[in-house]
Amino acid sequence: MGGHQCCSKQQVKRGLWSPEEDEKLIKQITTHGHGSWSSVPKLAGLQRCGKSCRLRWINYLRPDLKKGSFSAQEERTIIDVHRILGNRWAQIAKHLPGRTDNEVKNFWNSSIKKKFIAQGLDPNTHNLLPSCKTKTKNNNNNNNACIFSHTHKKPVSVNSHGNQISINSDTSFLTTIPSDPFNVPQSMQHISTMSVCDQFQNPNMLWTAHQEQTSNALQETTQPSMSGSIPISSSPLNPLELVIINEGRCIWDRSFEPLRSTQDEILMQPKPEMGGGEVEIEKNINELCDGEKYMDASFESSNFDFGNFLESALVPCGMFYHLSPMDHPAWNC
DNA sequence: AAGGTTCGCAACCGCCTGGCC
DNA sequence: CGGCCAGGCGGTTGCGAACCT
Repeated sequence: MGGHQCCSKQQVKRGLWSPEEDEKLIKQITTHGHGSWSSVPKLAGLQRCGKSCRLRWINYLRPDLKKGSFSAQEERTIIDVHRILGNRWAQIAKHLPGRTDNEVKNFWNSSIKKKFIAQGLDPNTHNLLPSCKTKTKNNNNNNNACIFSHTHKKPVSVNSHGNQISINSDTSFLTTIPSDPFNVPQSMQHISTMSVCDQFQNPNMLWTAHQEQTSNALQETTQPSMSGSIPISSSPLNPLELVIINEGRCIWDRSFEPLRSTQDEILMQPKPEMGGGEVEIEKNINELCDGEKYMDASFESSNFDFGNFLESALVPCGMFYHLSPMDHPAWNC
């Protein structure tokens, strides 16, 4: 084993930390700070390597850590952000105050991942597993899935060729929408009391566009509020992979790349493999941002650093997004 | 009750990156 | 510019607890 420099120089203890060791480490860091981690063990009187001390402090002893199991909202946030960023646990953990990357990773591997698989979803891509796709292939060719998963209380408006849909919910949800959301599938038209807009407003509705679907079948797809199931799915065909996540942050996934950003809008372009076209994202800051300023994005269309963009540009409050998908065959309204 | 299995989580390992000399 | 080093990160392991037979 190669071993870290600070660990190879001396005989170090490994394995679980004793309460006495914890106490020494806490005392050292709370009184003197950690400074150089490699010097911490010596100063604290510990037979540990600096790296081990750092890990113990960050993952377990830090006073600002949140103890206890993950809440449903935290779980949703993890799923949302993971879908965008993949296994970048440290980045994901930044969206969960008091949680560590290790904790998020363990939770993902021990809990969420299994739920994905149980629901026939690939935990890496969040798409249906191939075996499940073939099941629905024959009865659903309008599988333009779109997740609007948001937990903040701000309204979101999706404008599609002049038709505006308001979405306002406080739970994350999965929506599998037909390619034309204003041309409701025949199987759904019996819901006379529910307008298209209402259906979009229902955060717990799982939309599917199976032509043969009966009323009862549709009912069954409606997720009970705050249920334990994971409301997730995705489709690479979706032209509007917009995800609103916790704390009013808004991110979109790697199926897009930015073209330009102005004071009032960000022009996003689905990548060629997504079918191209343009999606205009207009920002209306004054109306719904509670006075918070939007940190404008600064990027170039080439060599785009998505992670950096997330950190630098998408920190604002709950924003009002106005999406105008243009010339995209999958959103042909 | 005992042995085997599974599960969850703390900790380790190894690689990468960036700063410094 | 290259080597050294520390910090950071994601993948993996190992162990104790919980569960099952």
